[in-house]
Amino acid sequence: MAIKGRRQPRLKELSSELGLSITTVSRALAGYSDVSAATRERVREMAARRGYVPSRAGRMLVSGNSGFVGLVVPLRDSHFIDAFLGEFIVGLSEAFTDSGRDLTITTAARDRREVDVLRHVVNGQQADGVVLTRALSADDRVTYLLDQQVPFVLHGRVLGEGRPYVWFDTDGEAAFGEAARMLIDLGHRDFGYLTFTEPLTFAHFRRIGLEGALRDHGLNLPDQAVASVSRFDEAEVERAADRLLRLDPRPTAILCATDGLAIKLLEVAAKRSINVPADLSIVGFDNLPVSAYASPGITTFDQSIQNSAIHVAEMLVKLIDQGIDAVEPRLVKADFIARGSHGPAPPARPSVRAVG
Amino acid sequence: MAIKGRRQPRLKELSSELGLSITTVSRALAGYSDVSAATRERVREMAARRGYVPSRAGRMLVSGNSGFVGLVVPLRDSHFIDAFLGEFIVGLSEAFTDSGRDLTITTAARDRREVDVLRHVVNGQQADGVVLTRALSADDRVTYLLDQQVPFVLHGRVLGEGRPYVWFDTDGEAAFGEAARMLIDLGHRDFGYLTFTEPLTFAHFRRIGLEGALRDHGLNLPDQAVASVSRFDEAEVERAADRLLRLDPRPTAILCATDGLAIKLLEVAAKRSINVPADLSIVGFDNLPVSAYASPGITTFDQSIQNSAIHVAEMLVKLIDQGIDAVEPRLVKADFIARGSHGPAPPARPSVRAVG
DNA sequence: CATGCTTTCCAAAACGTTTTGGAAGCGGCC
DNA sequence: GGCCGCTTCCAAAACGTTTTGGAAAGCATG
Repeated sequence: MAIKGRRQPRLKELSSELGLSITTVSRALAGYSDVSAATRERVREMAARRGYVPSRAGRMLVSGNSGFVGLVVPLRDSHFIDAFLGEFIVGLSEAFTDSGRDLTITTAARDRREVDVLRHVVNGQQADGVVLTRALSADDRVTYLLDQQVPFVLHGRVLGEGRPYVWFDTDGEAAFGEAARMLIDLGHRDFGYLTFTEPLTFAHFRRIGLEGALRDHGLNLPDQAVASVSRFDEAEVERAADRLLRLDPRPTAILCATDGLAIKLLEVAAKRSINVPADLSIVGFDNLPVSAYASPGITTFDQSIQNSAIHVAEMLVKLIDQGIDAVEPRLVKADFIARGSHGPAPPARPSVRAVG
Repeated sequence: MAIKGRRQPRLKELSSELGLSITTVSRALAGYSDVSAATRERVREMAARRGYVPSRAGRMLVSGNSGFVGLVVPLRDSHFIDAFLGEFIVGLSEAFTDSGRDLTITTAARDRREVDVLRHVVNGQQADGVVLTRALSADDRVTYLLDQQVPFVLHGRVLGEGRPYVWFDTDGEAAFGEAARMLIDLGHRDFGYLTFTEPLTFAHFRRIGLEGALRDHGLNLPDQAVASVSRFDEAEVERAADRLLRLDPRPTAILCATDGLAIKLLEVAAKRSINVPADLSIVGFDNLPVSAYASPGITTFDQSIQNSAIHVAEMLVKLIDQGIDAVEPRLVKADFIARGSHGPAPPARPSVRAVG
């Protein structure tokens, strides 16, 4: 059953009431010069009075584009990723609405992989372009959309795709490089990294940044000092955090790929009576609202989800309207937010092994 | 410029490649019995191989419904309301996708009031029904949609609308009644209420609940013990919170219409060296993630935004498919979440005025 | 008066789908 | 042979819009 209220006026009704042809009414509303000013006014007045809005379906059919922009939401699996997604969606929608487009949201599900959903959206011509989030290092969505020549903007980057594509990313590499240098200046020498498994490329770039800065100072990040989880599962994260805190020597500074991980690490440290920041410095990424309220507050980087969304939307609109040559990928800086979870390295203490 | 990739196959192409008419292909895919099993198989196989997905536009045109469900997002004005909206949107989208519909999101803006955006969506026949959030006591969106006979589900309730409409709401009245009774049992006698101005109906119902419980125990909520803000503006909220804390006698328990307000109140109390919960009990509503991390954790009510979204989506689908008689409004209970921000009333102390 | 130019309008086609109202072929029945 | 009913298919119409390719009328020019 459709919307069944008082039927909306269509061009045909307007034209018969005005004693004009459909063509003329259409062209009057579009502002073409081949309809006289007087007629144009008469048509516009009538259209406004009747609350005429062109049927999306009719337009889609003839123009070939839908006026919609699609976002395929990955299957929810964590509260924290959702926090990102929500703000991102609202930002996108705001920016797209400004450009006269609307955002449609489809979700992947247990039995529908993201790329299949995407295929459906594309083949059904439901969207003029799509936004992708959560870039994976080898991302079949990117491959598919490039093959199909569908305009898209990726939030994040993939690795090893030869063809040019449009992406927007926050420079996690620079950020974690900056964080590492700061911590080194504060006397830290033993680092740890708590992260997601690397199909998620942001985890990759943040690690690269950390490792690069360490190498520049003659330090390194041993394999066992990297703990990764495949998804935000409370128990799994706790195990990973716990493993880092049992290392010998125990890292005096642990960088976390996201604030969600940082908060969990903070909790685990508290359980083991490890004082933050006296015994352990923690740095996160994302600047979630909760990070300000944890105690101590999490030192982190802010990537302004708002801004990201607005930029991604603008880039996609430009891409759709003007083609790929008109738009450059963008890498933006994350702002360092100093809070209480980091500080000078604790005075050197002998490692258990050295003593034994 | 539309999606310009390899053109998607349409019915016409399939039919000519198969040597069948468009009608037959269409009916084969739809599973009608007037096409032979052999032909049906042949058609389906070909459609699958070519990745055929029916054009949304074509379908919309003939069927009159779009397969889309609309959500008009109010102009953002606060971080905390957004936290709600994000989770709500993701939940909605998930539930709608399950029913084969997609969610389209349009935002109101400075120059486009919500009801105007709604009018646009409805007149352009872009959606078969809409979801409304943030109910106002006299809500022109509800009036408009009822007038137009457009299916909609309201998250929240309005006051004084005579015609039946479909809503879904959390029982804030019962919740704050429960909270008040608990606090009275803990010895509290002086209550305060920090809230939003009452065009927002949830603020109304929560106050009613509080006042009702107080009245039952021979207490009341004096006018000056109610502080309200029109929107979530940091400075405005702080002023309102501060005013409550300056009252004489100072309330020993303050209920806050939302967790966002509760957290601000907690901060203001800390600044004035008022100990929570020893000197002041605070109860919020929403169970935001931050509420667990504030110290002390905010005692609050959980309304499972997830579940709300799923229910709202299901109700709307039913409303669209089966009409208004098939679906009942729903009021669900909020779960009490006890944390550290409430406790026994402090021992009675003489009021300043009584002393002076 | 014929011609050309401008202004103002419009009929028809096209987009992709579903549905309506048959039509053709075939076998069985009287 | 004529009729009926069943199975299997299809042409045409309809939905609402934009665009194409004129057409009619008015006016000035030769």
